[in-house]
Amino acid sequence: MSNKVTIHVIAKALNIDSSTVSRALNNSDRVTKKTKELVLKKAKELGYQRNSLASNLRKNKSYTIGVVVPRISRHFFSSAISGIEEMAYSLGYNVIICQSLEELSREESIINNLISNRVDGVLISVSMETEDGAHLKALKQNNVPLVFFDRHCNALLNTSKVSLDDAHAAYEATNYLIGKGNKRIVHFSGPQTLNIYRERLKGYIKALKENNIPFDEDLVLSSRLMELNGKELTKKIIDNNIVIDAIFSANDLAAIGAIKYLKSIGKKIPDEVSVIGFSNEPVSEVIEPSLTTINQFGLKMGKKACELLIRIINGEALKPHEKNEIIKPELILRESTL
Amino acid sequence: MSNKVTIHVIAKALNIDSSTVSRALNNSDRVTKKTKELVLKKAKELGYQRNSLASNLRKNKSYTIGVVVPRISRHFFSSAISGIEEMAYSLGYNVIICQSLEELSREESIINNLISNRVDGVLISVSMETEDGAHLKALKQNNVPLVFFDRHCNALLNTSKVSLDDAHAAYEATNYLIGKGNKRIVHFSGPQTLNIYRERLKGYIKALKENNIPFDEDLVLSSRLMELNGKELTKKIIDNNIVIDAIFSANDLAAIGAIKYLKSIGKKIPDEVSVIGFSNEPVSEVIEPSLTTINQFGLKMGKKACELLIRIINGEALKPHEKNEIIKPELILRESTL
DNA sequence: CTGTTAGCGCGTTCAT
DNA sequence: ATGAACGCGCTAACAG
Repeated sequence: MSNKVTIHVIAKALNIDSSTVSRALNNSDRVTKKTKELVLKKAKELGYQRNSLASNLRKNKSYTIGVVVPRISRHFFSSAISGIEEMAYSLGYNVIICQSLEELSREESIINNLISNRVDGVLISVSMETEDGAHLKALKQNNVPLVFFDRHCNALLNTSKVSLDDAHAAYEATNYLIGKGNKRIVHFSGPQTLNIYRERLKGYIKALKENNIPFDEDLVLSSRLMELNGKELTKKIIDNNIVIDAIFSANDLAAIGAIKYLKSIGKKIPDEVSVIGFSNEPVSEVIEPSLTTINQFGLKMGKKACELLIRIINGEALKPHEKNEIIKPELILRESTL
Repeated sequence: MSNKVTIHVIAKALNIDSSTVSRALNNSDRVTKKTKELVLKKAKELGYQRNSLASNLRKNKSYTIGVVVPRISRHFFSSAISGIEEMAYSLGYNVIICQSLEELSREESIINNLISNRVDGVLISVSMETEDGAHLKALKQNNVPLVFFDRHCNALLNTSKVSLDDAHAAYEATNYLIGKGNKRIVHFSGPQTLNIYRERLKGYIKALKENNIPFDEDLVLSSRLMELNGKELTKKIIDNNIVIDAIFSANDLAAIGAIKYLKSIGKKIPDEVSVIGFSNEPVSEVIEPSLTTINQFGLKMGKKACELLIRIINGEALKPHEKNEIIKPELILRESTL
């Protein structure tokens, strides 16, 4: 390191004690205005930069929160992070971003790393492989507050969460397809360990029931919802001569895969098969016909989750309803002609 | 804090010295296998979590790099960060993400904060307001390595950069429009303090010259390239009865604004006015007709920049050509029928 | 191979 | 209002 300008250096230069400098720099009311000014002036002159590492070590607080998401490049997550960062920044916190890449092992090592770095709290949207959340309990053991957003972990009941009303959104999406005259609707679902996919499945089933369409569990296909999964599942349906009218995918990637495969074998969309991809973000405009939401829920959820976390960090007791924040999505059902 | 399990605690429990514990935990070769095992076992048993703050303070190294981008929610930047994070993680570094929101004042305070946090290096894509980069010189003064990606700062000449061949891409884009028979082509440009917008303008001019189309500087309109700017500039063109065949926008947002405005007044695109939006990412598929790049340049640039930075951090001397990495874009010119 | 000692830079008691 | 001294948790230097 280079900048050896510590509080001691500026103390010596001013012939005062370093503790006075410390107090002055922290705007303590036990220091004369004059010395404060002197210190600040000298500090600027020497190019002093506080060493937060040392300060944080001493105070046992890092003013840093850890954020764990499956993949930062997904638009939903990047906008959530954007909201988190904005809120955190305005409250004087730094943010460490980590991607689990949907792998539990990575998530585990990330959590340990965050604990080592003494983050003051953690925001997480768990990976598809996460189930019992044993690694998350380590946070509790170390008194590191935790808030889930979007994807929860069932095992940790008493943890605060911020989420979307997925069941309702899925219900509306399915209703939309039914309204278009579709009856045999395939549902691409994700790991049932994740709340979001369970909820979306619920909404799908509810819509079918209300429209007196028999629920056929063979039409629910679970996968990791990557584009490739969408392709393969669709191929399987076609190859097995299963007759379907539409696909309701629990995310946009798998829907895109389905559309691409269907087009590649000459099917007309939505004339022969309707496809809807559930997505929190307008990114799904690329699919056809697509379901998308009006507002930037990622941003909203990020802000909300971060605010909640910092309130917990500050020792505020949350009211029960605040521990389970659910955001109502407004949906747009749009026909794309891509 | 809670988890008071330090190396001293486990040292006492084992009746050995804390320095031995430290060595064991760091897998030093100056410790018996037996004691290592004993220490590791005890550590796990007591739920020890290393305090990186203390370790980093002692070592004067944080294993953290700071990343500053205008906006994380832009697809280009989120994928760049994705690449950065991936590379950093694999090399044992953490990443602190910060958004300048295109504001110089925010960028300044971010840089100071990063210095305070003793990051080992900084990756930055500067804001639209950044010019002389005085705040970045503070990094140099503190021996904090710096690498630019995408958007440079002219004032800092000897700093490593990773960028796209913007001039070439813009040249091809303009050529594409000319090939379609367009002659009076408006160029939406950004602040000329930024290399990327200067380069894109260069490419535009070069294409005109090669095709013997006179360069009319009134057709170059500078703005901050937000969607609103695109709308307003287009409105101004129309309102002033300026005849144009096409618009080549230096980014996708302004292009979208232009398209929306043109459609709102009943113009046919691209029949009456062609619009192309320059973008590093396939996100521009939403515009029509659009120019987009095949590969994920954000990811590539992020990885490359991060790798470079960490090599500098490790004291490697870069060869001159490595200090100015330019990635050749492969372009797709695609007609969208949105 | 292990123990002893001495800080890293800062904030917080005590004093005065 | 200021100074002296200690310690946050860890690691590096030097013994032995």
